[in-house]
Amino acid sequence: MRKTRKVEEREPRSRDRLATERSIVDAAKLVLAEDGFQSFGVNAIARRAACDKQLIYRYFGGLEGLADAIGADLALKLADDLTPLSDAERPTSYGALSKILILGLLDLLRRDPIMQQIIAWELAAPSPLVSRLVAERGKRLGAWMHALRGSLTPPAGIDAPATNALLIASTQQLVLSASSSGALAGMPIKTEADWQRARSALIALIDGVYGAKPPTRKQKPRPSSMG
Amino acid sequence: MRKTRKVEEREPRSRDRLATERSIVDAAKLVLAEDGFQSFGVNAIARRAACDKQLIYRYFGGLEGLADAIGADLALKLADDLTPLSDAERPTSYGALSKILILGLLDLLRRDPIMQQIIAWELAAPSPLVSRLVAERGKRLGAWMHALRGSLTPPAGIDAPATNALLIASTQQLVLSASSSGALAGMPIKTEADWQRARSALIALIDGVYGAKPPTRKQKPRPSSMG
DNA sequence: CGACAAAGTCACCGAGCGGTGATATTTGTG
DNA sequence: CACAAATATCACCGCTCGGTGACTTTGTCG
Repeated sequence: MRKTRKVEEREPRSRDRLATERSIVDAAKLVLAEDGFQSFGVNAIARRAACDKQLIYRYFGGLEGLADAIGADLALKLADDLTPLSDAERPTSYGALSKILILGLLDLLRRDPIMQQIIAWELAAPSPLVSRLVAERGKRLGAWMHALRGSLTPPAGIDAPATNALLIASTQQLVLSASSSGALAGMPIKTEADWQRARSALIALIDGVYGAKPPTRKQKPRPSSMG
Repeated sequence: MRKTRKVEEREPRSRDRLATERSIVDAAKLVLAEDGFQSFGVNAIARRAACDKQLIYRYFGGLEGLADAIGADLALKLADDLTPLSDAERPTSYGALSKILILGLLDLLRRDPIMQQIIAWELAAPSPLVSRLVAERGKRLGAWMHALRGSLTPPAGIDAPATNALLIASTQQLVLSASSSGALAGMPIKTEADWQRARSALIALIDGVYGAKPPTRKQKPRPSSMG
């Protein structure tokens, strides 16, 4: 006496392994982006992919393998986003280079909830699982930066790697804080105006440390407004 | 017939409510500092406090109430750490002030794994629970900064709140990255030398944006090509 | 057709979680 | 002493989690 199991005419999975694998990877990315790394587990992912969790084990060997697949997937997408600059927009000073790097990273990160989650994950709960996700990214970003740099050298007496690391740090924290609480150390980061303000401050930081470019007095920075 | 339950002569709790409450709060802080916010739950805390989780509900009304108690506890400790400066060490320029603030925050945060966890928690999983922990801290820090500032004003044309927010951001990310992975954007942060390096870069950032103070010469700060 | 493998599904396990009602034990007070 | 209040512990519930073995369905090939 077995159950008929046909009371509901659920659309069956297409019995196409590649398609199923892709849907699992997509579901995993969705879970990560929308529910956070705390929900990143076989149950939640299988639920989102509308398939049995057993398939995750069968096709990817578990969460670790799935993380590898996602990592590869993300690396592909990153390679697209990191288009090299045309010769016309090539920076002519180290400060300008740093500005392009940092602001580019800021925009990239703002648009990428998955990366935000991965960074938060790494900060909050370092684990072999998240390391698998990070591995490729570092190489890609490093190569991109290196290619952009060309033969530009930082001003003498400046520890460029450390300085850039700090600039990247503030950028990351800025984006993460904006996503999580919409504010950073009392400064609201919600509207586009807020972002412009943060951006200006970031530029001032870079200019200050790498040597300012006189901006020809276009407009005065307005420090006031909300707060 | 009741169970004897005396096979093991476990030291009974002292039946001193205040002492028990304190031990629970201490256990909770320990869990947070050592196991991270992911483990911050009634079971783990009760286990660490060697008491029944029921007491957490009875004495604090659940995790929320316990979080409030911890928040108050942390605020007390913070008040101790944030001693006002003597007149001799009062900064005479806004840049010097910012330096004291940021570097002070850096040292404070480095020594405080609980604060690190709370910040990471807020970034990774904003929840009413963690907000309770953060509430007091902001007020205390803000008051301290305000008191330090006195009548100093930032250089014209600089959005000081935004700039300070970015500096705080890089500081936080620096400490969190060091704790979690021991590196930040390729720069290792493990040895004391690593920290000194990061510190110097941070100082250069501050000097750059607020106008460097030449150590010997007395000269109007010029934000241009300062190395 | 029948055999077989691949694809997908189901049912279950042990563990840990947050939460609660009932019970046991000590302590202070008359 | 008796007794009630305070203190602490136990036993259990429902749930979700990661993980696994056994099953059914489907397509392919001889």
